[in-house]
Amino acid sequence: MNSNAPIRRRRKEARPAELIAAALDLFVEKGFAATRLDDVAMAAGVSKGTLYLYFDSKVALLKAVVEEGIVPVLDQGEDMLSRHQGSTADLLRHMILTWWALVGASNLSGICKLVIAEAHNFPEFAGYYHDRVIARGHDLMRRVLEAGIASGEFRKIDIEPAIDVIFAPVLMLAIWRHSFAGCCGVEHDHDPQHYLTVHLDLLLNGLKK
Amino acid sequence: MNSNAPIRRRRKEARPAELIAAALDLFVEKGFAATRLDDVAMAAGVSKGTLYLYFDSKVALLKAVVEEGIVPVLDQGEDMLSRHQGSTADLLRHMILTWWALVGASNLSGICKLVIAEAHNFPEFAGYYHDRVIARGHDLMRRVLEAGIASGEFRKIDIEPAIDVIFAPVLMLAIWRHSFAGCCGVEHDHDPQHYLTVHLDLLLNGLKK
Amino acid sequence: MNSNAPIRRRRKEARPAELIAAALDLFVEKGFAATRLDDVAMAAGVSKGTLYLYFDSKVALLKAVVEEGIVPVLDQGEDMLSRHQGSTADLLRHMILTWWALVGASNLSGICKLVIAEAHNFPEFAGYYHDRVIARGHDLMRRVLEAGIASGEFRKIDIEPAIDVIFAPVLMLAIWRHSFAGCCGVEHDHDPQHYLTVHLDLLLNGLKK
Amino acid sequence: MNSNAPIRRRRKEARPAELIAAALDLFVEKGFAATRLDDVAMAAGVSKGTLYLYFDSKVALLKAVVEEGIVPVLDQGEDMLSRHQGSTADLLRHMILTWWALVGASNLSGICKLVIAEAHNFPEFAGYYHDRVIARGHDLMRRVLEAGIASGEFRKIDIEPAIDVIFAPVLMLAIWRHSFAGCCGVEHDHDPQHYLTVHLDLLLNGLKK
DNA sequence: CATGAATGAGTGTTCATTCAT
DNA sequence: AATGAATGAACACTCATTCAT
Repeated sequence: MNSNAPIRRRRKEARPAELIAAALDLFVEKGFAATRLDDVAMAAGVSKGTLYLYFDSKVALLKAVVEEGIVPVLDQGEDMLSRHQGSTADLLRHMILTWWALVGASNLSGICKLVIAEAHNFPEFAGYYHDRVIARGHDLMRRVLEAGIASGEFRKIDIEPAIDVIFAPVLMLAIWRHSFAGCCGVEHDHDPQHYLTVHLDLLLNGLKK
Repeated sequence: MNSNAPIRRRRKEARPAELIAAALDLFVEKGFAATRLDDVAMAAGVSKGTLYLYFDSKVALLKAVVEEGIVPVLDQGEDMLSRHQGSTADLLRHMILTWWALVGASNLSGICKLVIAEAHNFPEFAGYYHDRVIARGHDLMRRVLEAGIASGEFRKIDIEPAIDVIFAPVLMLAIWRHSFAGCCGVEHDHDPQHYLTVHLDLLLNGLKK
Repeated sequence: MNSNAPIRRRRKEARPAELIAAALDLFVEKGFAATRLDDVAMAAGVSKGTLYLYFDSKVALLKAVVEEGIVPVLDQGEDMLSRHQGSTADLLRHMILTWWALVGASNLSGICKLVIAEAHNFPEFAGYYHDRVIARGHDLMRRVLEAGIASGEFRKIDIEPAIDVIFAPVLMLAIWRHSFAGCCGVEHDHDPQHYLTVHLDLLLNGLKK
Repeated sequence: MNSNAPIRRRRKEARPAELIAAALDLFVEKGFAATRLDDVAMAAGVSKGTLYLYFDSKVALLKAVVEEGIVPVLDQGEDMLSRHQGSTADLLRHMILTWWALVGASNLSGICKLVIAEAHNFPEFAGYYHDRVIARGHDLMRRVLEAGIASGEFRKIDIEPAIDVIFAPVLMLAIWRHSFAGCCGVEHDHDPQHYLTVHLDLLLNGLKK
């Protein structure tokens, strides 16, 4: 970017990202409905009216949060899959750990909770998310499992339900972080790395012939 | 109950249960925030004011929904555990399938989504739920896994994280039913029985030495 | 009405009329768009929320204002027409003077301005008004003119445009009262009775053979 | 104008007129309050900020629309009156038909509706309009009627109210075009020429001794 | 016990106006 | 002169909660 550009223009280019970042934090913290646009604006240091220069509505902002936050991760996942060499068990382990590093450990993991909570109230958004995120995520997992079965590493299992069975513990860990963890007197949370290790241990053992 | 009691009295005693049932349905369908107390009252065939004769607030109603819906299931689980004879694998399978039959397959499963979505906004409620439901559920699972390891049926695994890893796919199945399933163009849902079978197959294989 | 009825109930029955009266005054004074529902509520001595107990939206309130204010006048006009005996000139004079007495001289005349100003922005409302008010008014005038021509009192004129030509000065008088009159330095207004006399004089002379 | 002047300069001089033209169209179409300055600017091909280089406020723009659109018509009317030779009936007919040709048939007629609708909310503007437009129009009509009476063509009538009585049908025709006509299911509109003919026929007959 | 009329604080969205560039 | 990003006050509509009857 041309750092000589007038400040106003640089702001203008940065604004959507700043707004999206503020929105992500607040949506994740309070949930979608309970987040006031006033607060998003204040957190981003602008007035409420400014939000509407960049996003048509509150839902449009939510969509942008997802689009900017989650979709790139799937691009990366597809890239990773196509480059992988080595055992499928390693690939599966690597994908899950990478998802955690990129999404689970960051605020983005809150989106999982968000989407689950709001899907029913915004069907159009739910459809969008399903197509752009869930379906693509499933594809990735499906290809991994197919590869493992084809190579003889994994047992022959029924792939479609297995995809969800396998990913559920990872998702729940992310969801947990944004619901109970640290909100009430809930004393301890799992250490994510350890939790994932236990999951992968059980899982890879379970997949073995 | 004395079925000769005047109808008015029986209604009076039945009221809270009717209100709770109506609230469960609507909370599960629309989410907590999006459910209007007006609608709960109308669904139960009373006026809105009547709600406040039985519940102090909307959150109190939510608490009652959980108390009446979920807590009895845990009582039953503890009972089941203490009566069980036979292999631990069978016990684990039985517990998961029973949970599904009692909770997952009913509207009660919606409470899982509800609680996750609202925990952050109602910490006091979250604490209550954690103590009364989550902790007791963990206890049950812990005793099962300890029994399996003690008897040599299961490998020695790290029990605490395993509890959540094992239950996550069941929870996610319940959550899914109340978020994406059938709300947007999402075509197919898993058949729950088959999904659980796949989960138990992977899991019990993974637990084996 | 039963004056022994509980106060709350009597209020409830009177409320819509009170709200409509307040709305009429404010709509007429400031125009529809420029009237805040807050002010209508305050003028009626209730809170804004109460408005929504009785009317679904601002436009619904406008519709009610028209329905309660104008439609009964047309009923009366139709009644008058069917009872009339004597010359058609007298009937025409009587109808115009009565319209003025009932509508023009009251706040209801402001509805004419209102409707004209807002028709384009609320086509559905405009259609409603056209059917319920304008078309019926036309019918009345048409029958008067037809009677006058049939009896030989009036010249043979083209009735449809004449209807509007004849009523226009009456309408404009009403409109004037709610736009310029007494709002700026506009010093004098016509005396309505005199104005109408002049109109009827010119008109009935113009209609004569 | 020097047509050799650089285009930029010519644009600069033309700007206010372009803005006024755009504003007239939109004010007439949507009404004053419902027209966004954004749209006026876009229709004129400039940015919203530019509007404020030429007009101090939205109301100032409205004033300019009137000033540029209506005032010249009155100049022309005064000119016509001073040149006229022939019967006063012809003069009256000519003035009304010319007004229709210049104002009624053009977009300018929308100003009549506009001014009526907004007069109460902008008293200062109403006063301005009254002085610059209405009073002058009245003067013209007054002189015509006085001439007709003086020459013995017209009966002795009370001139002041007659002025408004006579012009009302023309105004209402203009107003109608911009409120109901073609906005809802309103099927038919009068043919203006025919309507005016009927008006003049009734009127001139009514004025005759 | 039960009602339901009334409340009023709260929120998403719009838009005339300003001003740094 | 011209831009267009930013503002902030305004407003329709909602809904949990209260309380007179």
